[in-house]
Amino acid sequence: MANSKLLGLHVSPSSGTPIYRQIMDQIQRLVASKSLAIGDELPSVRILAEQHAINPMTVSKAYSALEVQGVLTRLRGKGMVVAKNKDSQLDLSQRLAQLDSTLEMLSLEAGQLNISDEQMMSYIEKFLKFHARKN
Amino acid sequence: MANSKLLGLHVSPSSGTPIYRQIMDQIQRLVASKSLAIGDELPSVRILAEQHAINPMTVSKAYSALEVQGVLTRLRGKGMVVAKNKDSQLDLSQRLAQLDSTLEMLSLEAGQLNISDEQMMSYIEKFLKFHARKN
DNA sequence: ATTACTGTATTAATTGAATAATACACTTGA
DNA sequence: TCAAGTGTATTATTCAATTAATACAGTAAT
Repeated sequence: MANSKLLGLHVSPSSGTPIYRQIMDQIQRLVASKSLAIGDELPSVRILAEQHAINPMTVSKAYSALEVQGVLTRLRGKGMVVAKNKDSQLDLSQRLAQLDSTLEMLSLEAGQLNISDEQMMSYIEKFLKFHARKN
Repeated sequence: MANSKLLGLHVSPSSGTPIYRQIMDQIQRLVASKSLAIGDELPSVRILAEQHAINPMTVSKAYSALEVQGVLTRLRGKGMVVAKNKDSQLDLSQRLAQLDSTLEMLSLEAGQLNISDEQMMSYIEKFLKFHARKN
């Protein structure tokens, strides 16, 4: 379609987590934060596949699963749009909770590396300052 | 063997990352932080496999790879011990750097969830306070 | 010597994920 | 009407990871 936002997805085939899951998770987050609003069109499976050098069917698998979850709606012959479903839009506390699994991982790693919470906090601060994004 | 520390490894078959890699990564961290000292014995492949309901060959694959990397040494007929190799022992700044890939992931997720650095920092603080470990 | 441990080599089978190449039904603008 | 665009079903193939069931050579204590 003509109008579809640049999603800026990060897809890494060697990352361990399946590609279709990476796509699902990231689109879900963009919808949760309303970076993708209800009705917004998504890039076609072929476009997205070419952008990330992956197979269109892999993108389709992600889109289909998101449709089952009620996050996307399929418009036959047109494409996928963000579903009219406010359950997919999360408030701040719900979105923060989505960081938990990664924080569990971070905490496990730090523990095994014998890094204290204080040392970790100050390092994260430095890290974020260096990898600054625009808020 | 009789003497082998409880490693407290966290193995999740459904985690996406291969089981043998999960084991490798965690043992490498324990050695880096000297939680496992040079000469320390590791649990036998059969014991570790039973503890986590996985296959002994999967553990063996992790051990072999760590031997190739110089982290472990195989004592034939006895078992695996931490190799006499100070390169595996990392100072604090090197250990902190090992958190980078998980921090990249955290930062990506937060960005897509439209969570600011400040909001994330204060949430992490709460999270760590709640999931307190002993430092 | 026997027993009970080590790690590992081997072979076979299974599973999940991804790719590739078509094909089809649908929509829409020219 | 036609051409170009949607997502998807289908079939076959490839690949990595894991499991399973043995088997073997080495060590060490009884």
